[in-house]
Amino acid sequence: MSKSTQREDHLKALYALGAQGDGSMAWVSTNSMASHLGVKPPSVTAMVQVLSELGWAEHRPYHGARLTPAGLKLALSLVRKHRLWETFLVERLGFGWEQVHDIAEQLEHVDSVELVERLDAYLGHPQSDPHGDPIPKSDGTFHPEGDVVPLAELEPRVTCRVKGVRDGNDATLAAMSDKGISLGSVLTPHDIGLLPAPWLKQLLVTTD
Amino acid sequence: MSKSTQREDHLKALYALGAQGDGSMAWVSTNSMASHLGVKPPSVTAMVQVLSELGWAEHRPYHGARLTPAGLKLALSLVRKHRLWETFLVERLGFGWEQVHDIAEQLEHVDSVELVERLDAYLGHPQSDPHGDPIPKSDGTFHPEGDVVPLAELEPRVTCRVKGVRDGNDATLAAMSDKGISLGSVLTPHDIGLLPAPWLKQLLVTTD
DNA sequence: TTTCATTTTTAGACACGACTAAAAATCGAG
DNA sequence: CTCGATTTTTAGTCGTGTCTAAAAATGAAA
Repeated sequence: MSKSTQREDHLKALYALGAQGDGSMAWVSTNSMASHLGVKPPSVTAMVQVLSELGWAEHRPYHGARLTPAGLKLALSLVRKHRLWETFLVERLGFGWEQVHDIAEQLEHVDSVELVERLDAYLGHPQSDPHGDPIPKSDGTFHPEGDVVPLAELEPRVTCRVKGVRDGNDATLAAMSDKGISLGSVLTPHDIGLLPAPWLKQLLVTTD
Repeated sequence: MSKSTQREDHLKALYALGAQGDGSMAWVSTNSMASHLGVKPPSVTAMVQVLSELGWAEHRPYHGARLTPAGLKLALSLVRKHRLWETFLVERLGFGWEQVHDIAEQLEHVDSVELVERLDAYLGHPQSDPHGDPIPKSDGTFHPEGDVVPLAELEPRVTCRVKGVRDGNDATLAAMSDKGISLGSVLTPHDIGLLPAPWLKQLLVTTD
């Protein structure tokens, strides 16, 4: 059960690249994991074999790797920690959305169940992080989906509130921040008319 | 300038075992470092040689090791991070002061100058941690020796240490003692909030 | 001053996780 | 179906940091 940052990073990559909408896991090529993690393919093969021995992934040589249920559970706890820390950094320490990923990447490897649970309570059991991504609960399930939708799918002339951003790179997030758009911002139809078109698909909003 | 948890741990040991009251560093035996860190002496020798090459410590074979000014600065920034995180864990997340050491030990290795400065501000620039130990400032110096002042005159959200009681009759002193307050007691903001109002003017405290 | 117990360093090995180069498997085009 | 390009794994090496065992230095007692 020893964790090691590297093993955890590979678990997370396996989740990030293989998660299906329905909660099942797809096969992931070692090559795509390598480019995702910034290491060379042979390193991934070696690590996947370790994860396989630990019962956290299965490996079909020349085909790919896939999380086991046990590995999925671990990966979800890492995602949970990552997103809770991001929420803390933005909501409590005042960081910008675009600044927090790398720091959360380090914080998520801190090993203390009680820390995570206290942090979750301190933040008021948030359901999504500052990017709008859902935060898994401690049992590995997600909160039931709210009515958060891309702005583009909204009826015209409706005022809404920003709940998150999808697929936002640093430049985009910074540009949004520059225009005064942040988590919780209220967008009027007038505001919406002024937004760059690509943002309509990225901004996740709710109308209640 | 690469950090690595282990190098940082050895720097901290060198500080913990060698710090003198006047801010200078004493020589530390590799054996005492080994037992402090829970490793064997040859491992310490090897690491001390690395720190020496990095300019963070000097090593006199068969005599001991000592932090250089550059190493002292790094060690103090680690102590700062450790104590700020301990303060956060106790004052914000509600941990007991005896629970936080191991978690802070992990958090202190997170590498982000901005994170530390924002955390410091978020906590109200505390001058000491929940154990009453002083928190170095970001420049590596300590807050000046605190005057002894009535608790009522203190900034809110500051941890302090009881130095005396003014105008206390026997009943008051007994009541304080009953609540676990005595000379040298450490009071957290949480504790302070629970005190009877009149005591705030009577308790003389210091923040260093 | 010599000797011997203690401390510390050196020597050599091992685990982990990365890399490069080479071999093996897969897959698509003809 | 075969062949060549691509992907993936294996083989072997390296750096970091640990260990044990053995050698070297220290220092205190006789």
